[in-house]
Amino acid sequence: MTTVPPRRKRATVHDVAREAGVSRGTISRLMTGEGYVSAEARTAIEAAIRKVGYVPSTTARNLVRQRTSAVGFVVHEPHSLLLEDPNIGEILLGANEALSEVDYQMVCLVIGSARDSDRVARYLRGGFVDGAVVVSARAHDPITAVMRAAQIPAAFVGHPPDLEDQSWVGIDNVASARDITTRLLATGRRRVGMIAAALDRDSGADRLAGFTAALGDRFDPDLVEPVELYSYSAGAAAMAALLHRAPDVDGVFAASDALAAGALDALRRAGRRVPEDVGLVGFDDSAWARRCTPQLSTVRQPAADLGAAAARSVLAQIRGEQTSPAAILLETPVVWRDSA
Amino acid sequence: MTTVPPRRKRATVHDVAREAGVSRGTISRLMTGEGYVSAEARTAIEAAIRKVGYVPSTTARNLVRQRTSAVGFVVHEPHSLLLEDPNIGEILLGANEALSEVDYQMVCLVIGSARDSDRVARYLRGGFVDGAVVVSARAHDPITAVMRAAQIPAAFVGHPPDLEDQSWVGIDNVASARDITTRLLATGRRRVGMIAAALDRDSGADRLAGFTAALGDRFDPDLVEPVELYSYSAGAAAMAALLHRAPDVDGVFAASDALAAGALDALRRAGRRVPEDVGLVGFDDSAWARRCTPQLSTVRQPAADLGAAAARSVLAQIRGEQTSPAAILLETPVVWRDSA
DNA sequence: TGACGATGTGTGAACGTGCACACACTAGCG
DNA sequence: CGCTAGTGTGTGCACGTTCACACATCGTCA
Repeated sequence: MTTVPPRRKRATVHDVAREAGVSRGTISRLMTGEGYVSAEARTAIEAAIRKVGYVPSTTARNLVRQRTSAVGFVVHEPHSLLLEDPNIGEILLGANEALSEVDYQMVCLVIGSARDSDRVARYLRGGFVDGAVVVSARAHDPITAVMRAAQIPAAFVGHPPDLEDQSWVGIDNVASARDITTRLLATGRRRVGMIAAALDRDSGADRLAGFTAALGDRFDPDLVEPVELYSYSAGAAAMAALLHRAPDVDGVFAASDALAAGALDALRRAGRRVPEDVGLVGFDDSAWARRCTPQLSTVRQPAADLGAAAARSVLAQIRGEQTSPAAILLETPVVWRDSA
Repeated sequence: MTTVPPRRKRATVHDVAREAGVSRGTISRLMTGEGYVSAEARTAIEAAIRKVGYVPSTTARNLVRQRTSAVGFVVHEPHSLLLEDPNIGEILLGANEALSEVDYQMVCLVIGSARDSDRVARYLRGGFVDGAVVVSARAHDPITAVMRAAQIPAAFVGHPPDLEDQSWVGIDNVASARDITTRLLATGRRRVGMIAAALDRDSGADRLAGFTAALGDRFDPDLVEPVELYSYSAGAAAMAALLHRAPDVDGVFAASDALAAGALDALRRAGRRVPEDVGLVGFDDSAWARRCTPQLSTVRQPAADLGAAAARSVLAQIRGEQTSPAAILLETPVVWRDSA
């Protein structure tokens, strides 16, 4: 570590007190809005604040108050996914909105590597934030252990299997996947496959389970193509592989819109018409869905609402209103468009 | 404001001192790694830390050290753009990487509304961060004034015209736009138009200037279609408008890949082949460029490097190594693919 | 022997707030 | 006049660190 010079001297409450001819306490009462302050004192202090350019030190305030009015937003994703997954952006904005309403600051923490993980863990336990919203944690994630050990109020978006004692918000992936698959089958498809992804996460595994349930005894494991990431390129590759293995496939459920967009491209290259030859449905109702030609039939995932709900859960825990872990499931309507 | 109960009592350095039978000072020396600590003291303290579960209070440390080892990452974008623009994600990751290297924490601040703007300004001046990277600030942005007034070390990615006294990193938009337009003209196009965007920002205005310069006296203002945002849908709409006004257009420079992707879609709907009937080039070399069919010829914008360079500039200012504002321009090679 | 550097440790004073408490003044009321 | 409630203000302490300084011990060398 190189040495770092201290910052320029800031005006403190003492400077304001001297300037305005009052005591620190009166200024504190004015700033917090609690207690009595006379009109003269108020105007004198306000003038003094402007004159010396006083800004309260959040650090000092946090130290004495033992809280920060800040909530962490922890994104745990391989880099490529953060960029490809439109949900995270919306979840972030939804959480930010909910926190702003009660004047909390959202602090976004990105974990890309193991070193990032340590640093973020230190940050979370260092008292920098009062709580945290965690998105896309994986099973046995070290961050999860940190949150638990430090007893930091937290809400997860989606829940890995080892998270029974933490609050989380999510959608019913099994039911959603079952519903849209059923709807796809209703268009008369006979050989329906799936591009499954991220099977080490609840979202991935549950969507596959829902798909399997909808098909019943028509389920054929050969028609399931698993991939690692919810990405466009993975979708294209998977669709090509699926076509190669089962040329007679006439319906596909892709576990995300990005996957579906990639699959659509692969189908077009292979000369298949959508929806005439192959019916294709996605998941998320992200910008991808409307951007494709034809537009994708998909499941609407209320990403912004998920972020907001998680944030509100964290706030409730901070206030001590919510003591035991809660699970919140949001609605996921099917959006039927032109791709099936 | 509702009242908030204080957090669970944390172990302090005093608890460790009592447990290990040493003084606060020795512990401080061990934690900071400066000064002499005997082997016995070290092991005793380490055992005590584990026993009482001690985590240093970042808040207290920040208060006494007068700095936070955190740098803000300010994103000032309408919501839709944050989601559509792939550059911001890469800039963010690049900055995060550079900061992690020297153990700084990046704090991501999203400004969506005027209220957000106030809150973020309070946050920045509250001593929560030692400096800030600001992306996509607009001209006369209130945040700019705040940074200047509070003398917060800052680096901007791209520079609005009213930013002479601040450091920034960017690319030479004029030269880049000129280069790719020249390259497009070299394919023999005679009626070349442009989809211009965000003309209130330097990036937008400069790309138009470069385009104009490349065309010289062949420039026809009728072939320029200005739009508000760098978005897919804006690109599609603009291309449709351009085709309507000038059906003989045979070359188009779109000011971003997202715009180009939208334009490609509009061209396809209009029955134009790319690149046979119309040559199309974009800007950014983002994921869009490779995702399109045909893949886009474009200008490679080193987004991650921009973020890293901005972060390093902020760090240099914090350390006092860089006292006067600096402008850094990064290279932007033309990437030639199939769309022209 | 005494001075001195190297090694190791303890202590008090900040850092800039918020909060509890003590205190001062006024008006109203019996 | 004494008591109380309402209004307004000042002061000391706490929050949990880091840092400068004082001090202690030991070995070495003039």
